[in-house]
Amino acid sequence: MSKQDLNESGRVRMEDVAAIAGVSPATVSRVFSAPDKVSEATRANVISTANRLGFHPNRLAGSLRNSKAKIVGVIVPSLANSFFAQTLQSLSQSLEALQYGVMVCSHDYNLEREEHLLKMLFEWSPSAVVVTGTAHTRKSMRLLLEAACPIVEIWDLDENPLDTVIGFSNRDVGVAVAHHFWNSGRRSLAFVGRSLDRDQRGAARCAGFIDTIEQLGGKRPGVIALPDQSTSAGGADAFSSLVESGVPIDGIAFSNDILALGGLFEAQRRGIVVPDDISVVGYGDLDFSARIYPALTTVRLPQRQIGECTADALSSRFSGALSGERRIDLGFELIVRASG
Amino acid sequence: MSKQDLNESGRVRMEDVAAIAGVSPATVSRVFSAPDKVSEATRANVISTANRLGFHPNRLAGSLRNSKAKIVGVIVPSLANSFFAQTLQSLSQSLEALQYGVMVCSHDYNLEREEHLLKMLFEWSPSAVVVTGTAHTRKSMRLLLEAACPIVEIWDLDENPLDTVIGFSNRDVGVAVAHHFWNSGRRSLAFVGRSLDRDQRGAARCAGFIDTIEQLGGKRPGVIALPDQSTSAGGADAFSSLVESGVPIDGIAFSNDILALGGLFEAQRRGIVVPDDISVVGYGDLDFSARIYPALTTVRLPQRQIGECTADALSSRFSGALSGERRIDLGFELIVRASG
DNA sequence: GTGAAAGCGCTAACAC
DNA sequence: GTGTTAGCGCTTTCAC
Repeated sequence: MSKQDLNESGRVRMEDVAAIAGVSPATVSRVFSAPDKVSEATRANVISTANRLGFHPNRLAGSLRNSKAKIVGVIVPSLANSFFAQTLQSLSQSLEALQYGVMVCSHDYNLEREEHLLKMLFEWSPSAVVVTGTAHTRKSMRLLLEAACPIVEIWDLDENPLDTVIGFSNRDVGVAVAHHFWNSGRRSLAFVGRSLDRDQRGAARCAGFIDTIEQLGGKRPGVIALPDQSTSAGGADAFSSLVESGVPIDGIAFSNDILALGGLFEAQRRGIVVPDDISVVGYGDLDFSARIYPALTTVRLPQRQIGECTADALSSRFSGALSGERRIDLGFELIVRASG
Repeated sequence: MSKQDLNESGRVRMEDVAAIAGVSPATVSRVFSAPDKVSEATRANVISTANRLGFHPNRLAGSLRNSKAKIVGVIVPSLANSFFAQTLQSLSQSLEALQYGVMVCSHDYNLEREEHLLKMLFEWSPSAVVVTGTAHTRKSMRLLLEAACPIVEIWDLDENPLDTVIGFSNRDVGVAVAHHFWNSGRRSLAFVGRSLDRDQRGAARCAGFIDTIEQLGGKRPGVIALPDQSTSAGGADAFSSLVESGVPIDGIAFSNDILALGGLFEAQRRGIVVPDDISVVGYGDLDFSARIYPALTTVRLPQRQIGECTADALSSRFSGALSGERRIDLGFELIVRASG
């Protein structure tokens, strides 16, 4: 028997399986979504006919009926950013195991675009939506609050949770780095990051850094805001302009390790010794950070844990748990190496 | 009027918009999917009521009806790999503009898993499926061939296309690197990559490299296959074992820049001069590759173009084009710098 | 240019 | 434990 004999469309439906197995469509449905409500024998029979016919359930139909699709929408600022990519990787792997499809999109650090993406995602009746950060436009906020599914905000927890928030405090990273410089006697500091309205988490780190130094009685650190994506070229340029500004500097906090790497290269090129002349700290503990010379002092982030923890939280929400932790702090770790 | 007055479910449906706008549901549908079949006045009226009520179409319903969802499924080996991440970023941005949702999954370099992912994706009746590479299991091949939608294979084009293939020849990268070493007088060579059954594209580069050297009459290069993900630690270890093997080496082709970076660090640590003692070539032209010392000779890849080109190809397929190019070679570029 | 009606494939009440 | 029935919200002929 070929598939074409079953019905007009080429697709094998539950009805076809049911007809051939000699049961009702409802029974076939139960075999797949509530197997224990079906007798051993029937189940085996149905499963074997289904396999024989090459049956695959049409998830659109089931989802429409349930007013809910086994889809989790995820919005990240950029897929090309290795931090979010790792979180996404662990999140999607965990969700696959639960049979959820992951619909991803990136807003390219533009919160207005987040709004459109949210609207689009909600049109699919997702089972949950995961967004990056706690900063949203007013309209996004409204969409998120009115959503008919769990919402998880990841990678930052400086604000009150809308629903569930999983990450660490970016502000506290800035605070920790500030204390580190201060304790090692550095007093003339600077922060190098992306244009701050384009990177809220970077801005939070920067604010934590500056506020802490001022509270400790230090001179307010200078800030260099790079226009583009973080590249080592940007880090090198920032380093140069800091050195050439005339203001003596003895410590630079880079908003990530790529930038810091560029700074280190530029220091080497100029014969400036790190950390003797200038102390350098990064963020992210990238692959190369431990191996460059001098080895980079940096902040290690719970990238993969954020993904796994989000999947766990969603999993328990899906299976009925009404609450659970609403604010999960996964922390971070200052890794002190040779550079500062 | 509140949304709750419209119907039992809290959701605003076309029917609700139709009732309030004083037209039939069919007209509302046409306003959204075939606006020119509706009179100017009716259209304006419907759109304003839709906005007023906060109507958003339920894509599950529309997709079910059409037996096709505006979803493109994408399978990559890993989301955390910056090469694929960039392709994915450009692909998803282009598809978003066309109002397609992107469902991503990764098989973690395990082709058996690709099979499961394909099955899962097809259950959503996607408009297209994009897979990475041209190596697939027999069953995956079957699924792909029988698919009711366009299939695009990306990032490699060494095999005959199943449907459409967009990328460059990984084998030719190996060939180009081999010629580069040969022309600069290097005769004692080695290739460092991941375990080859875990990385088909790396294996293709390796094969191209080795075959070319042998054809040129050179000694068959040694191969070091690393077990894990590519890390600079792995590159450093490989470099060490090559140097300690007793066989003199004057050129190493690393399967990517991260590995090469590790090799360069290890050379520096051991006082081996690159490229005088050993010449080093990478793959990928990562951000830092131009800025490390010595600047890395490497291969620049069309990461973003692959994504954009795939979106373009799909876009024309969606709008009815039956064929078009079936094999799109985006090429690559050997970037010669100081390291080799 | 617009409406009426059928149905995409599945699932959850509800009967038996 | 299994079948019957109705309907999720949209689109799309086919009439008018």
